[in-house]
Amino acid sequence: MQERSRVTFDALVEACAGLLVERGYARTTTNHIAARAGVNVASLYEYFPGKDAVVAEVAARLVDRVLRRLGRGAAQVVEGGEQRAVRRWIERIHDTLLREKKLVAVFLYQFPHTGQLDSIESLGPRLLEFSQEIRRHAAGFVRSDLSDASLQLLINLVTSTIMQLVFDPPRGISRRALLDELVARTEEWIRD
Amino acid sequence: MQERSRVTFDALVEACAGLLVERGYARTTTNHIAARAGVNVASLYEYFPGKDAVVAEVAARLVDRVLRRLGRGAAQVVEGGEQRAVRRWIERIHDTLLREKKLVAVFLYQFPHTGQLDSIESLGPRLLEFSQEIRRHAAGFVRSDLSDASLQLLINLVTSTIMQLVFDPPRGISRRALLDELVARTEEWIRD
Amino acid sequence: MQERSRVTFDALVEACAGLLVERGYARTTTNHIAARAGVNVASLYEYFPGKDAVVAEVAARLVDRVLRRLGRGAAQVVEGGEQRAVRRWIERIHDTLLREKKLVAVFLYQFPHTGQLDSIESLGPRLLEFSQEIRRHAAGFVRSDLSDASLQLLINLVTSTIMQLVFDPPRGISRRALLDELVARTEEWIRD
Amino acid sequence: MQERSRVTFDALVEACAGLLVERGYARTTTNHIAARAGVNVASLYEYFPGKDAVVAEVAARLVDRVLRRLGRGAAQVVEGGEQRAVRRWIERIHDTLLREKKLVAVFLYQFPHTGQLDSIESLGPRLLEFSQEIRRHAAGFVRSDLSDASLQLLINLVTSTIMQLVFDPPRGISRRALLDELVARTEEWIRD
DNA sequence: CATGAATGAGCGTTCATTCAT
DNA sequence: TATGAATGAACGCTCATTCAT
Repeated sequence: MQERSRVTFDALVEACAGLLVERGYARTTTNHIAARAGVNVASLYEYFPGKDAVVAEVAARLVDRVLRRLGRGAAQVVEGGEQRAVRRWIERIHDTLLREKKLVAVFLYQFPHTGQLDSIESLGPRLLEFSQEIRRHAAGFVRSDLSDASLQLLINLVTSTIMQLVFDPPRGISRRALLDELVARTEEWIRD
Repeated sequence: MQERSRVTFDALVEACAGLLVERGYARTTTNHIAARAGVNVASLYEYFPGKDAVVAEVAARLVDRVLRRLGRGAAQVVEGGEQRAVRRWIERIHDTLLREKKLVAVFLYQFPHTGQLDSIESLGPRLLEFSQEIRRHAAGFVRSDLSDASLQLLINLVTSTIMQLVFDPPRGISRRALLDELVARTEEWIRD
Repeated sequence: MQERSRVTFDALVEACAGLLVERGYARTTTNHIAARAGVNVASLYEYFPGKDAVVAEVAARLVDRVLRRLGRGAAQVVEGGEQRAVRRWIERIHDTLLREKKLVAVFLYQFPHTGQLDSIESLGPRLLEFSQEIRRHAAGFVRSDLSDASLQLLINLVTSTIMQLVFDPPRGISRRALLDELVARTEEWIRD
Repeated sequence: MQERSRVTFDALVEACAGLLVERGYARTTTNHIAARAGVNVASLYEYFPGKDAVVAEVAARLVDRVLRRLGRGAAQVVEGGEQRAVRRWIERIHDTLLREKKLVAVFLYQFPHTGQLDSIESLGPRLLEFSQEIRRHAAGFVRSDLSDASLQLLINLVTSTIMQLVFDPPRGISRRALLDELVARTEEWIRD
């Protein structure tokens, strides 16, 4: 039954996601995953070639979720008019990340094989493409001579600051101040 | 003998550092470390409570080295006058990171326990303090109203872009262009 | 349908034979066999009590083939007259084995349960019976007082030497020399 | 302590030999071996790179024992004079093999990797060298023109018949008759 | 202090076999 | 009769850690 398969497959992926969050990558084992999914280890190997394949599926779904949520946000940002668009956009990214904080941290800081998780790897480039698209559609309030390099830099500024706010909020400076400053800087950056 | 202790201790830390670079965190075992240090595993446990303590010491020394090197650079930047100071400073950070690329990558991408390495954690705050100090000593060519939040943002921009250049150079944009843009942005940022 | 049954049964046996040759006994799994036969694993268990039963059927067919081929050869040897009969006979055995070399090797060197494959076990006795029959029909050029023990010894000599030539040709001595010597010895042995 | 090592090492090898005899190669596991040796599995891996290395050591010791026993026998055969020398020699081989019957069978019929057990592989060639040496030292009662090929054939006859007697005694013919015939044939073969 | 030796606990993976449908 | 899905029971192996000396 295809139904039964789907259920088992999903159970495995979700069990894995949960364990990654609770125990971290290194201490998440195939036996744990299968046990929490309520199936035998061997079933895991029916659906995945090995442990990292399950983890990869978790990553793929995570990336999907994040991009989809950001996609919806982008539409609203552009449609919603210039007014506070940047602020809305940045806060949308911030909230999206905050929601998946623990899981994102696993792939950012724990998954040991650099260059082996296509979906995660693709996030950076996708973000750039994304921004380029926004730039094109937002000709009204974005300066026309914004180069790719400059855009990439801006993305770095935004993402790294959001990451800092999400994963390691600085002690000496208030969240609010940092976010406000980030918004201000970004508006200045993109505006003519 | 305190002397012999010191020697053994150092040998262990250096063996560990070498193995982390060569084999990665997961494949570096206590037996490897001890063997390369020329002592017995049990001796490792005389000096350290466990594997991760050795790794933590490696991390601490790495952070020390990086900060020391940046400290020396900062002095030169300030003393050397305004001329191209920002460029020199940014390239110094870039080169420092590049030199330790492999080891930094271990702590960035392989060490499995987020939030358990004090020295690594302290890098962010230390970098901010550092920059605040520079700001004070460089009153001449740094705008006087540069807030802490703004400074933190600038650090984020600089470090995240350098990290990208070192660990994951973007395909669509040239290194040069990105560095040039970074320098230009930073000068604009700090200048009145 | 008996017809469909037969087809499936044969497909399983042939798939198994192929896999044994290609992957060896240990790496041939029931799932492989079923997959290559184009049926489900569970079907395999409809026709056979377990993995080794399939293997046993492969063995039985192999023995059958070998004996049938030798039978045809024996007739020709006897009918063809004395001239070089021994040489023709020995080379027929040699070629028959060579043709099935890989599969024979599986049962000789890989099948793990000694004394559990009736068909293979029966080969020895069958060979003796065979030779006794030849002896009866070849009264003309075989000495009349050739005892069973002597015949068994001769079979041992011939088969072990052929096995050596097929599976483990000696390095110091040429194939030709060994075969020639074997033929000469055999002729001397059976002739008055 | 080197003493402790030796003891553990030997215990492992002996445990392995016992299990091979009792359970066969495939069902002898590293955990079994270690358990019977009274040590932890991990200790097995201190002394051997893996399961097959233990098995290889068992094989090496077996071959050693067999060759040593045959060596002692050869001396007696040659020194003891021509009288019944062949019979003594053949019975010596027969008895030696009989003593290790089960273990020999494991390596002959169960060990799955052809061409991976140097010691076992060397047995054939060693036997030929052995016989060549005997031929040289026994000029008195061995025909001078016995070629290497002929000698190899004789070895095949003797070993295969002894193997048959040890592992698969034929039903229609008495042991005695077969042995007598073998001795007679061999004497005829080597004598002028 | 130092070491050779040992080990507990677990890991990822495999496969012959059996259900539920 | 046939199958998709599931599983029990192991297996070979690793490694951080600890004794006994």
